[in-house]
Amino acid sequence: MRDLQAGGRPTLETVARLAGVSRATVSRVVNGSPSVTPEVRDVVVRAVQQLGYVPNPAARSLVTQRTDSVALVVPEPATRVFSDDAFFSSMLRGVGEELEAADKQLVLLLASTPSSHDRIMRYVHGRTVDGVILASLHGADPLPLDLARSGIPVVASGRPLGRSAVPYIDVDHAGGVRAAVEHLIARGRRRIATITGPADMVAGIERLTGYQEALEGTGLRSLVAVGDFTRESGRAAMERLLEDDPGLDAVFVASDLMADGALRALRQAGRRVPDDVAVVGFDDVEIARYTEPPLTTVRQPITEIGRQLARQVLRLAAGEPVEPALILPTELVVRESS
Amino acid sequence: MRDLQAGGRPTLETVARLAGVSRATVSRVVNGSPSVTPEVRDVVVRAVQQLGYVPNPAARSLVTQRTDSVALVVPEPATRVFSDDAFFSSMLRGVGEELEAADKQLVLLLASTPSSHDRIMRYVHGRTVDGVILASLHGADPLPLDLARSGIPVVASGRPLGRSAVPYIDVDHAGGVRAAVEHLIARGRRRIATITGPADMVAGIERLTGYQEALEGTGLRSLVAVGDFTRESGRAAMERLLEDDPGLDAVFVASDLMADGALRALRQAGRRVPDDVAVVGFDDVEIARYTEPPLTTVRQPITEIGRQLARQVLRLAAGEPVEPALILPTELVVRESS
DNA sequence: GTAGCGCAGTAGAGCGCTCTCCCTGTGATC
DNA sequence: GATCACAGGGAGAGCGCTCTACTGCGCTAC
Repeated sequence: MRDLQAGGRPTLETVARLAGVSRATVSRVVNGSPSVTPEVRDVVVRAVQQLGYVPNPAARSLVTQRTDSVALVVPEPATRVFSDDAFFSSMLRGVGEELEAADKQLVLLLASTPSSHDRIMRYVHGRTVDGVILASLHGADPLPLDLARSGIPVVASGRPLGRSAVPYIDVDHAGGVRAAVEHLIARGRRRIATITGPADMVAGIERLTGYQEALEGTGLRSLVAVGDFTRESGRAAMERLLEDDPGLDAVFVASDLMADGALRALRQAGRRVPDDVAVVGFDDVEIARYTEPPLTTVRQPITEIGRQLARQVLRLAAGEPVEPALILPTELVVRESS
Repeated sequence: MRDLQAGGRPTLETVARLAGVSRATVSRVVNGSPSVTPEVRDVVVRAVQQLGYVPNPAARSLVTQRTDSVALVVPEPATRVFSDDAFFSSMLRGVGEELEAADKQLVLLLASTPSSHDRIMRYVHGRTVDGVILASLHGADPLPLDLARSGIPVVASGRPLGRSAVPYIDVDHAGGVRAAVEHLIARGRRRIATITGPADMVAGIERLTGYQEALEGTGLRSLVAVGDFTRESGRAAMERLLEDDPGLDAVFVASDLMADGALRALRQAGRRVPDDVAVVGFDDVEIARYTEPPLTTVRQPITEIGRQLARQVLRLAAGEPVEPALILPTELVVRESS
């Protein structure tokens, strides 16, 4: 095996010479064109194996104008995104699975600094990727609009705020929250507070909306504290809520991580869960099964979101149409905290 | 602005015509060659901006034989890696930061299925990336050896088992664990057990070694239960330990996540921490500050590991030599569980 | 027998860039 | 004023691949 013949890696040319055919024929075989006789195909395949030939993707991209790779843009400060919130990890897994199945590569663009916007736009403009998946946008982010304008296929995770017509995948936040709050009401809770996510993120806004909708017409008062999806903010928000209304008997928390913080604050304040205060979270990440007590929560199919994101962006890249919005269902998982 | 002139994106040629110079000169300007007069440079820069020109990376790669991207290979079953273990997230952040600073791209290769090995080798062989970072290897993994043989720059996170001469970044596992166990002894603990990681991972092996070294010569008996770095395995291992030796008064747990599980098992068994049993973990991920009680643990500089991995692989890709092993220090963080 | 046709295979252009070579113009030197 | 050195810029090859012609060949049909 002369894996490394003089001059480095084998090219189409090398294979063609060894197989005694033309470059084009080798190309056909490599790309699975049907119009090659089995005998010729065999000869070529053997030559490919003997030389350890692997096509040069740069050369291929240059002519096909495809790169067979997709970028996942994570625009949040990485510190926040990758704390031990399992959300992104799960989504990443879904995206990865689906791309692997389609033999596409995943390029990770972590946008940690303000200058990252330009870097990402430059990158995307260079057509280094066939499409872009946008994760977890904040309200003011100009990225979806800018990307859409640049003409590259884009799919967003969660409805982008502002008026950009970027297709997105999201879950039925409000519906899930309504189910959660109705569940609390059904259990006889009457003073139901909420801890929300940030007001500039769709997940924050819509979960608050769901809460308000569920209370509407019930005569129950709403009580809101704002968090930022971190555990610590959940703890602090819970303390504020207890101060505002010591008599509250339930709280819907807009993420499991914040709910974990809230449970801690409740314990510290001497409240028993669920006896004194019932708690419901949102996400159903692993931690929800391990809080004390295990957390009732609204499950969203995170890995499935990732899969759908990948599927949609590949569809767009292939020139096929996609629905402007795909809303996945949520499901209330009742454990012991409510 | 005719961003989209006929035929699509502007090329070097387009810019050259607009600026009234040759392609070569534009290339010089774009790549920052010093041998261009300021006037010419200005004209070219203006033309570049006017057209919104971005170099085609495929064309560039084709001739330079570089891709300005680095692969991060994650060979573990994704399910495990991306549970809510914050380790990979933190490492990823470090890698990302360092690559961003060097203007390199990060390609994520998630090896979830057995067939992934071939896929990764093919990918790497195609020279789609300038270097490879290997994360969290299991013992039997042939990847480091195969990659090293293929001639591509490789750096591993953690010493690879088996006899491959792949340079790696690791932390002083044994030293950290010794410090932890000595701390327990200094606090008067006498029946110190351990919960280890899997026996086919370096982190598992070396942390166990550190534990054994620390007990050596003290006359204290060792008591070992094996986990797999998941929370659940920590819980189960703790239960086994309590059964084996109900009188144990301390346990060193080889990861924070497992320690969280162990704390739960202790609580369930009615043991007070640290009064009855002291617990020390390893990693110092976020969860360690939020366990009940907050966890004493051995901190490893995870983000720094990521940074160093990136730095080393870039150095190798640039043809510079690197140390065969870089061992980062660990540090005992004493909180309330010991 | 020859025109027609389809299929397997070849030739060669060209994707957008870099980089080596070479040419030209300027200024210094004698 | 002729010669030389040197720096800035241009011409053009070529990176490895795909894909559109086009060629040659065997078959059928008239």
